[in-house]
Amino acid sequence: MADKDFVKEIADIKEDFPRWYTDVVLKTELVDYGPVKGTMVIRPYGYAIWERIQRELDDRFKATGHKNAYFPMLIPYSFLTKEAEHVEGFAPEVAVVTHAGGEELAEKLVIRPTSETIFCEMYSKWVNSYRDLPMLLNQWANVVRWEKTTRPFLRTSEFLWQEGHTLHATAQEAEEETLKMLHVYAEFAKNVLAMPVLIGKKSEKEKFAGGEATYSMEAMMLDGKSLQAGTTHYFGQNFTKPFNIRFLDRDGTHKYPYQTSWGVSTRLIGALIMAHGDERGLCLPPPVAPVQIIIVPIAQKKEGVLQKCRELKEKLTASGIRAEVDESDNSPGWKFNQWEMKGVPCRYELGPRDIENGVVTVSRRTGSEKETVSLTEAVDGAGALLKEITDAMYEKASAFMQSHIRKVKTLSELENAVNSNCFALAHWCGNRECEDKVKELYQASTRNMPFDQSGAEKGKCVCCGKKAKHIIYFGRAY
RNA sequence: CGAGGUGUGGCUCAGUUUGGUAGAGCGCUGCGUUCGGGACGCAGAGGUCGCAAGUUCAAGUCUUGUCACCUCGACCA
Repeated sequence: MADKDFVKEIADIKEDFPRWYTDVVLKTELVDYGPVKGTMVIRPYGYAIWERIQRELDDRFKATGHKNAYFPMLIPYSFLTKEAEHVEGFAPEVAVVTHAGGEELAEKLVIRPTSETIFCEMYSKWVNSYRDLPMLLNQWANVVRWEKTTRPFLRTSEFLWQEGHTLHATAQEAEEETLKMLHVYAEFAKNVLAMPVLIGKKSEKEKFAGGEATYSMEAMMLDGKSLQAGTTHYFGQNFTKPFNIRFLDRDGTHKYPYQTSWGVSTRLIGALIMAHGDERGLCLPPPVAPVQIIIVPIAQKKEGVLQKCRELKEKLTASGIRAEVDESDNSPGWKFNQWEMKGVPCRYELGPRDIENGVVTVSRRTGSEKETVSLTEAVDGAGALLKEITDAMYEKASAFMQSHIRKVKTLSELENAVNSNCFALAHWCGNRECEDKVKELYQASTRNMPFDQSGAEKGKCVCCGKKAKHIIYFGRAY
């Protein structure tokens, strides 16, 4: 009954979307709450999604010339203070280690909230010549940020992520890297997560503490709020100078390299849930689904049914599909609902009737109708079917986002847009005052500035009415 | 940190107004019948009612204190 109630409860998505989200996360056994406030225990089903994300991203990083490394979790406090804005930005949310080995430490250590400083410390020893550049490293790690309010995956005290840290001989090359990795993220979001994103540059207010420029991909959740799903940063020489990272260039002079960093986190899983979920629960895009096809036996105690199911699973597995047979004692109807709730993109039903006719009954998570296909087609066509589902999910999410973006010219139009669960695309003068005012009045922050800024200077600021400098998205955000 | 709310078997909660044997549904265990959209019968296990002090013959219920969690704000991937 708990599960039936749950289905009813999640049926009305707009009623209480944050609650829906949290319930789906817990009920589908992605995570459990950890014993320390704001932490989460990622359960196997949730972690399997992360592993898929990791593999897909890692392939892309390798393909763009990056290598993985690992740096320590503990960072001397003094490292953090070398860049003024950086320490100011992160000090409030770092966890500090003051005691170890039964004694008070002479120098406090912080648990990394991000690793720019410790990368820089090592880079200063590793980089001597232009031949050492570019330095293209990435690490998969956990970080800790002591946030005031938390929500599983979207904002937790500890989270898993990937952080790329690169050094380049020239500003131009570093800026290119920053944009290149942003586009890697966006392509990944589209093809792996089936999630459309808006890419662009962050405002001064929203950029990374200590950076020169921050770019982001923003995804639209089903309640019209924005989720910053990934960021890339250009640092210029802001860190390389205080950390004294220098290289001897071709012309025989010492120079400070230019730096970037970029990261995405387990938040992406939250993004998936909020971008694709529906009244039945999770809906996972096939590329990241831990189980892509669930085989549900009907009348499984009848002779030969389970055996046929297992054979089908073996054939699917052999062709690279992640398939499972649900051999549990539950009734078929229960299994249908359970696996739908867990977001499995495709279900094969196999019972005595199917076996007699040499067919499989196929049901997609994205639709409600069933179709019957031959056994051979069920195996040979599985890859294409999953691709179709991925594409359909992207198209649906994309149509949703496009229909929830409004061009606005006035504050009341902007208010109207965000109250209608839309992003507002507006002209903006570039002043912090206007940004703050919109935030205060409508709880909508600037998301990012799209790369196509044509006509930006022809408009007037949505807030103050003065000549505009930028076109920018406003929206409520997680 | 500001404003609200909640703590009772694994889960969701009732019981608190008016103190008097610790409850329900789901889940769990065993046996049997079922199985094409959340099946059913019988039997069973499981709770010092968040914690502490107090009032009382008697406290889940009243008083005081305390802790934890949730939602909404401010801060953030």
